[in-house]
Amino acid sequence: MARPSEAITQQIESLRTTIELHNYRYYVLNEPTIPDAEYDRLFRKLQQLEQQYPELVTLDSPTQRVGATPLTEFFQFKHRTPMLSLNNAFEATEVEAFDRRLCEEIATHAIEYSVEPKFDGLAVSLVYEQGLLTVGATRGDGHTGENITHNLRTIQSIPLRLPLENPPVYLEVRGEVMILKADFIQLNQHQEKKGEKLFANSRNAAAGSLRQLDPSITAQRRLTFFAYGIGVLEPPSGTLKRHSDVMTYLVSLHFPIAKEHQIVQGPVGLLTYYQWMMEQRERLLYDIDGVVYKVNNLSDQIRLGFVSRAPRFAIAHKFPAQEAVTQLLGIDVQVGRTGTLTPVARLAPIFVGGVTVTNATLHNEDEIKRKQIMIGDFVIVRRAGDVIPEVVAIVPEQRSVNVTAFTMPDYCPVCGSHAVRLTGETITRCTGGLFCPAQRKQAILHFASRRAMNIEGLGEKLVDQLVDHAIIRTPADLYKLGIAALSQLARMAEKSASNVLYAIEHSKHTTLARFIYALGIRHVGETTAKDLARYIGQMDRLMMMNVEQLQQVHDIGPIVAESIVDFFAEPHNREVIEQLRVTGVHWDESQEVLEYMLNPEVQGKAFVLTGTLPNLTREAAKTLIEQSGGKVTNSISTKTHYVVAGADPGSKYHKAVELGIPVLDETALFDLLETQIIKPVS
DNA sequence: TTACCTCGAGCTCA
DNA sequence: CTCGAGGTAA
Repeated sequence: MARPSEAITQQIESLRTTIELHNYRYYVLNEPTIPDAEYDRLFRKLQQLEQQYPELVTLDSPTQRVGATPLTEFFQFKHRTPMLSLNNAFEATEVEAFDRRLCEEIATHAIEYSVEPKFDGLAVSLVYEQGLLTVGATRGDGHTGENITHNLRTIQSIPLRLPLENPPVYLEVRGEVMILKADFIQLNQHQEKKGEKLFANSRNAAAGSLRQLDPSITAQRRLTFFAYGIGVLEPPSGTLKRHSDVMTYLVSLHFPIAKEHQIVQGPVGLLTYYQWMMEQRERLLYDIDGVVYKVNNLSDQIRLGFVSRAPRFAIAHKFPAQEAVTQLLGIDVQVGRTGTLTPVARLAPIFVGGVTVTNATLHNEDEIKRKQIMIGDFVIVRRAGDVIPEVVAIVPEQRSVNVTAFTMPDYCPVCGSHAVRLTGETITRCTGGLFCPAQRKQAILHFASRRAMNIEGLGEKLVDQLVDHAIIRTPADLYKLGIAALSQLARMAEKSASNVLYAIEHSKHTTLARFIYALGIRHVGETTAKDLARYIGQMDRLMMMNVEQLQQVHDIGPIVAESIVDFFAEPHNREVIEQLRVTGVHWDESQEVLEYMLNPEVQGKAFVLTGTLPNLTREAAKTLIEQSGGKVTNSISTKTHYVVAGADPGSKYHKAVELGIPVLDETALFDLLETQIIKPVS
């Protein structure tokens, strides 16, 4: 094979630059300057040269958007700056309150806002190192998302490299992936022709496309990207002073942004923009579910900081929830884990807010009475984005004579036990306890759940069958299951049965905290279970404690203590625990020893985490602190003993300084905990 | 709450 | 081919 000459290298480079430029003109500006045929010719020429000189192929070449090999799994990606969500406003009054609060905070009476549509797609983060796209990831929980670089690379409006001579060392661009309305219609037509399933709405189609393991499928979907912010920029820029400067900067980097982006003044500006966008909505090329307001001045943004998971300097003003009318076919009564009877509306399927709604909770008896709902009524159903569907009201004019009233049953619909509603409460409860199959099923499901005993493969359908066939009655019975009992069930042939048995066996070795949580004691969630395990250390001790003793434990008050005592007063519960231990469920009860060894500087102290630590994930830092006897809480107060701050800390950092609380970085934390990093925790 | 993807495995029919 | 479980997203 011929060695590439200098001329060839240059020709390839110039072809790439030209093609990227036309890509930009076509996909971002929507103003192609050359005919498609000419573009194709350039593209083929580049492909041909790259074929001839494979050693010159680079990842940022426009020919390399679709990587050859499908993945086998997704990998996690940790965001350097967390991807936060926004607080929502639905009413003009909320927007005004937002503005008032900010004015007070930054002591001014007129705030300049940068405003833009709120895209209805999927938030992603794009990482550019030395100007090259290296990683693209989903939002995930805000701190850690999924690495979907292979799929994001197929999106033509995302630059593979930045058009700069001297690109920043590190840049994280935040934006949204969507499918344009027209492309969505086309995609569904295409799906229909192929006899494949139709997508319910454009957001689900975009989400589905991004979750493909094989990027060649993603490449066939016309996905679009719009940028709306920057996560990290290194080195920092001195010229970016306002959010609108950031947007201009993004444009200069050839990122598409919403044309409808504007700068407005004060609350009147915000609401005028809202009205305007509402009028524009139909005409837009993409789906939106509201507008976003951000304080334009970046130093004001920093000053305002964050509240828990959302910035205080921005808010999403959502469009009114979509509503539709449908018939209430019936009201089922569901039994929850604690025996609560919840009325659930069974609705004639209705398409509203992008999905088909068939159920909606009616909360409780009073709610139904208040709204005067009768079975057979036509009702207004409302749904907004991620908000749970709701029956707003009935349509009285459409009421027929055949409607029937709903009454809360006096007996549990599942087990027939008495259902009682205590005076002053709105909730009706089944008194059957674990005699009630519905409660038993959910108790077992909870026991097996990931955060409790983590028995993989024991899902709802299997538990249904096991309880219905009276194969098991309590969680303890799980450990007495044999292959014979299992394999008589539907969808439980040899392989599945042995997998489940293996998972059950595997779960026998657990921790005290998990075990306590798994019992499903009322008011004892994961955190309380951990506290109990840490402070009490032994199951037997826990079972003997009275209300007063329990309240000595941090964060346990009279209600929780009472609930724990009640649980263990029940002979049945003691019996189940005994059986679980007999069948081999075990954990380390050496907590006392551990506690003795704990550093008193850490033992029982409250830690607050903020910012991103270099090596530890938030989860890992939390576990580490807890293992050393400390507690991790979310909000900072005078009771906080230490604040652990990483890169880009939020407002908690400033508060810590204000309150004079010691601030630790990761190294100082390790020193305090006297632990060594063995390897970065993934 | 609904919808989507993926995987393993069971079921069905030729 | 279909189902259930598990995970993700809004």
